[in-house]
Amino acid sequence: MASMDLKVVPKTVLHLAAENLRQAIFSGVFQPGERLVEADLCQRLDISRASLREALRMLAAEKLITLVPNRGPSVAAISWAEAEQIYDVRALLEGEAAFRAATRLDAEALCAMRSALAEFGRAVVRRDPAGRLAATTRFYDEMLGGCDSAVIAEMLQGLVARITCLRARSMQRPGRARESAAELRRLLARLEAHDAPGARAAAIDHVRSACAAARAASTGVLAA
Amino acid sequence: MASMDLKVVPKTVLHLAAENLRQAIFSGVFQPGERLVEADLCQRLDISRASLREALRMLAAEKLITLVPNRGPSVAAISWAEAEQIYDVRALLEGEAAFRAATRLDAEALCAMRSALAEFGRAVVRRDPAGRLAATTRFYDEMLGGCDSAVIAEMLQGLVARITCLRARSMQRPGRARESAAELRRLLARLEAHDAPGARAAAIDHVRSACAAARAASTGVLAA
DNA sequence: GAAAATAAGATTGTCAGACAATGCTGTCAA
DNA sequence: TTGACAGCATTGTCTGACAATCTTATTTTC
Repeated sequence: MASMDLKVVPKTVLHLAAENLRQAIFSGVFQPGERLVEADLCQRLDISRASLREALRMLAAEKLITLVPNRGPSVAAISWAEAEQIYDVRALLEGEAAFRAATRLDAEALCAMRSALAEFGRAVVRRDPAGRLAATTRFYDEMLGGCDSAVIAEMLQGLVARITCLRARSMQRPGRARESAAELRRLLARLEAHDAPGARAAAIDHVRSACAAARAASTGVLAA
Repeated sequence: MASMDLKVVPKTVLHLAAENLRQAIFSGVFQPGERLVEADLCQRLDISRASLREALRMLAAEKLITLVPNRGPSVAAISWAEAEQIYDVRALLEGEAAFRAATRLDAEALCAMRSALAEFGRAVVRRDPAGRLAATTRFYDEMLGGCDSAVIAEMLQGLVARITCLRARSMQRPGRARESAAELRRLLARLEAHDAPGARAAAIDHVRSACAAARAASTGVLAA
């Protein structure tokens, strides 16, 4: 493994709750824009209001929910304009990450990425969304680990989290998954060749393509 | 004014407290790495622990403090490696912001930036750190308003907040303030000429320069 | 009948106090 | 010196409460 992560943060009620809420939002249990009532969530999660509110602050910081004083929390509704801005910044950062990773990734990491990519391919054939997501995550974690910048990695994770729903929807478009796999293969090839500019271009291309797919998949489905 | 900001968020105790703590950290009341004790802060801020903890979650999200379960909060200590990563990403984003702003800023905004820059110059002569900061902020707010991407603006604000201490220290270096003013003048000139690539270059140059100054100003003063 | 005012109910902001779990510090023994 | 242990400090979490604010339904007014 490239980097063993030992910082297992103690499972405090708060973090557990935050994770649950996150999953609930990602998986569409709550609709974008839907208002969340503290008392409700407390019951469902079986935690106190104090803990819940702390968890909500975390999600608000991640922009997964909106927290307006005296009005309470609601699931963040993302506009297409905002989504596009996110894709733009993501292209910029992911391009940079690829550029840096191209000259830093070692054989072991590249191997792990190749295997993640293969896994992605299998998940596509299998029509297994969860598997696809897991594989992509492994692929990217490996690349970000090699780009030697925790700051870039953090920011990208934050951005990607905000468009999880869009990604899921766009991946369902016929052919998109396969296309995506091809793009990632090209990116990996550039990384293996230690071609930094090429890797940047490939990464940007992939994000642009994902953005286009997202736009196509969600026309008229987004918040205003 | 370019864009009047009317979203005056109700002043809840929480936000007040968060703002106070922020200022306290920026102004060095608490040293980097220093542990903060909840009970203490509650007394000083005269708020309940519940509210305090929510405020702390906010600051933790902004990376101004570190929040380790069962160990409590401590003022974030930034390593030089991390600071450098931040400057790198800042260069990337600020360059992009300048690029976009070059073709979007209207005469009014440019005028405001010019005036902010003049104010900066006066503050430099006056040796007024607070004035310098205010002027820079005005200058950047104007540019970010014109770059038409709330996402870029947010991210930059977050990054800049994390290196406030460094910026303050590096600005005290003899000649740095004047140099900085010159760089900003060059940037503004490119913006006024609607020269997008030039603006990007100028913005990146400014950040690089600021980074170098910060490194020089803080060698051996940072956390490991 | 539509708009404005009002009252009732729901929800959030904030506090106080409590207690168990965990972390830290210094003493004592091996 | 190291390790075990006791004792204190601090955090994690809960309960219950109440005022301030928002929402909704009802009533009043034009």
